Amino acid sequence: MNATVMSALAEPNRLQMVELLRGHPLTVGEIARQLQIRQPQASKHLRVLSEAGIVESKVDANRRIYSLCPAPFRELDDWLENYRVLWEDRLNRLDDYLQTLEKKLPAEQQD
Amino acid sequence: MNATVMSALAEPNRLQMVELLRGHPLTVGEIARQLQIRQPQASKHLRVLSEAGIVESKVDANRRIYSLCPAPFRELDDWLENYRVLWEDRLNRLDDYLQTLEKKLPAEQQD
DNA sequence: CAGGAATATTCCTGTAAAGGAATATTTATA
DNA sequence: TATAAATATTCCTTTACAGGAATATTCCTG
Repeated sequence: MNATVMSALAEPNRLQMVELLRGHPLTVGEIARQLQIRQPQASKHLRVLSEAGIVESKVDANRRIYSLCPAPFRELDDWLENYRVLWEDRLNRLDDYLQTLEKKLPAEQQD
Repeated sequence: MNATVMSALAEPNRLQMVELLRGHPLTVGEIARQLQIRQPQASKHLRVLSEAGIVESKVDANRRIYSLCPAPFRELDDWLENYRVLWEDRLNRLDDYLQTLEKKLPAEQQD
């Protein structure tokens, strides 16, 4: 997994931007307005998102329309695949059981 | 989605720790050794992971055994659910198609 | 073509966080 | 009980980054 993507999403405003763009592409000004931040900050955050490959922009005359790129989300999903075993798999419970057992044994098995 | 989790995973060493712990629980010393970092730094990073709820520790006498907590990964997975449409769904192509159409129309539909 | 709108960029400042070194704390062990 | 091992914590320094303000740039419109 790419730490850059995580880093880009670690900033609350940027995370909000992503959630905002989930609906549909948006203009810088519109993003700034909805997030209640100033335009320069919005541009800067969008730059970070863009450099992380999370977002791309399309020029529309005066405006830039930003939209989400699928790739990093797919990668995140692929990465998470390796961790699904943590909550989906039954082996967890077995593991927990064995560890609990280990804790108990020394006291019960005092021969 | 929680920016704190993202923030915790944004640091390369911590991301590596998580990937390391995916295999099985580990000791602080063992983690430090495998990541080739000093013990105090390992402890500090584990603290951050712990406070983000990504990791938990079990006391074993002299040692602390760290293991992954399922919750944040599940939450991440749930969050991603909303974005799967970005690459899985056919609506994307429809959306692209409509936008392409919009671009073309002004020229073709000159009535 | 002048003015204004939309956006990006630069400079400055404050703050958070990472790493290093030293040390405190707990526990096993000789 | 003194010592060593494993870990956490503290203090210090450096660096990265976020926000503010100002400004440059591009493009539309009257």
